[in-house]
Amino acid sequence: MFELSHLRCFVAVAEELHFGRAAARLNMTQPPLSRQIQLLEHALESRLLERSSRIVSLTPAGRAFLPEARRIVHLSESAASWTRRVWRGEVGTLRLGYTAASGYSRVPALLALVRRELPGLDVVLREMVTHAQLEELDCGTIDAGLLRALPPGSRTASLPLASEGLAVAIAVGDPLLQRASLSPADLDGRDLVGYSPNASKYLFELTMGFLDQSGARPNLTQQVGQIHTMVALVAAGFGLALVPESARCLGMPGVEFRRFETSPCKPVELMIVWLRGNENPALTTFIETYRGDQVLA
Amino acid sequence: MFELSHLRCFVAVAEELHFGRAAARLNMTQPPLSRQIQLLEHALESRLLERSSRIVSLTPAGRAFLPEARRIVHLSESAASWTRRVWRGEVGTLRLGYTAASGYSRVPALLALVRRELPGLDVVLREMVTHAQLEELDCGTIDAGLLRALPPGSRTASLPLASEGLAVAIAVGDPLLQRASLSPADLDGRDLVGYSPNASKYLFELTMGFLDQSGARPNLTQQVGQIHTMVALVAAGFGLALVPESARCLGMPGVEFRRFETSPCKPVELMIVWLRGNENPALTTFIETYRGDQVLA
DNA sequence: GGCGGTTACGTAAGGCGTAAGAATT
DNA sequence: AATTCTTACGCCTTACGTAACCGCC
Repeated sequence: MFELSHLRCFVAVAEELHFGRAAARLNMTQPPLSRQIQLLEHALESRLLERSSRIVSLTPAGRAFLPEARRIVHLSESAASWTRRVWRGEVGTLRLGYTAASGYSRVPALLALVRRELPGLDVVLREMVTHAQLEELDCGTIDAGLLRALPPGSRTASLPLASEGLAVAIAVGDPLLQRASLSPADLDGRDLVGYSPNASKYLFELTMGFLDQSGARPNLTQQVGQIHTMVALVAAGFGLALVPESARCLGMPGVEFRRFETSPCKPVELMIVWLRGNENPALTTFIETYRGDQVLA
Repeated sequence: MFELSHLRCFVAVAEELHFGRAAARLNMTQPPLSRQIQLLEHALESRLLERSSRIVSLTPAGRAFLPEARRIVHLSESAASWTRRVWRGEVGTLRLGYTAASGYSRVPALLALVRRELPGLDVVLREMVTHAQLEELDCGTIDAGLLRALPPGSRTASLPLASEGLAVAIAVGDPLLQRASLSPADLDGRDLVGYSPNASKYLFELTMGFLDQSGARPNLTQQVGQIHTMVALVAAGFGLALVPESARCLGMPGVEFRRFETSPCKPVELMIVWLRGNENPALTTFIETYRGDQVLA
């Protein structure tokens, strides 16, 4: 069977209609070029070129084969360059898991970054709770997750995505909103919507730690897993809530947010997490681009 | 740069996901297959396969390259078989010149033959007068012509296409049509539409020869170049005409045809003519198919 | 006689197969 | 220990370049 090099030889001769010039274009001498054409003709059981001593012309079979040969050569070159770009991570697919909370805070900025710096990347977004993201990271269904709790073990790597303070979500009309400044003690005796220790382990532990440390004594009521649910409960009059500041972005009517004047609380972290073993080049370029952008910002 | 053999190796390994089985499929041993894949990866500056000692899997770059590799291999195979068929003359283009006269007598049968026996052949038909056909044969613009006069010289070859007698075209109402049998002497003194010695040299000479030989003495009037013009003139009352029998096929109203009872006239020949040097395989298969069909008929 | 394609031949590169190696289960 | 991919090495095919050849303007 013939090879791509034969096709390149044939295309050159067919275009030049002159073995000498074609050979020069191919950076070789005429004799081996003649031989390559003969081998190609033998492989195709067809005469492609008519050589009448002074003039070279295409036979009907050669005319039929030429556009095919061109297409094959061109296709192989474009396939090669495309594959190189996939390997370098310039084009490809990045499957990203994200929590509902990150959806309204950081995801839009990340997508904008990808669109600006890595326009060849397709980002497939899937909203998932943290533990689902960890599972899918593990089995390779997503390339990276946006989550709060860094899982144990060294199989994962991570990069900080956001760090924010805790705010108090307060229903409009609540006299607390009239206060000039807020302190943890202001929560004493008030209803406080709490986090589920299962579905929202990170925020559960962080808020509980904050309450312990600050000595506030609110009256814990519901246990919910997602921040937008929590803010909705505040709007519905179920009490106050401790939420990351970015909850403002939800724009929930009937709820306002206040920070503590002197806040000893740990910041709420959000990070990009991925498996170290993940060989998707799109992930690597994404991470590097994000890291580079962070340095600049 | 990589070659088609590398692509075949890669496709086999990517489909089997096992070097040993892929090598067996390719009728080779594993080690050179490994090496070919490495060379391909080197040429593409990309890792296409992940070999984790017990399991072989595609990288994103490999997944991107696989369909391209398949396409290229498939294209090269189909291009090869297509070219072989063009070379054998099973597919291709046959440019055929024909005279108006052959258009209503033999061309339909020829086209039917091609459609039946050589369905891959495109026949490009062009109606042309004889001398134009000879010119275009010479410069290669048509592959074969259907004409009456065999040109001199050995650069052409030919095959008989039709051989028919002369008939007399007679306008309806002419008392000649009442006669039981017709002899050349019946033309004596009658108007006869004649052929142009330039535009229709062959029929001019043939009919003149016939008149000389038979001793008929008609009154020659017009000189026309084409048979349908001639028959139209007969219908319009310009006299009688000597035409090939196939002129009946014209179905011109107001004209009927009669043969001579005892006709010493030479048959009117129609032949397929082509240049011996013509290398269009479509012409060769066409001629051979026609010749074979003639033997059968 | 010169231009242009082909054939002949020596050298070098590359592919294949066998054998040995390395890594994982 | 067995399976599977990789490396090492010898052999052979094949491509290249130089030189000689043939055919035609």
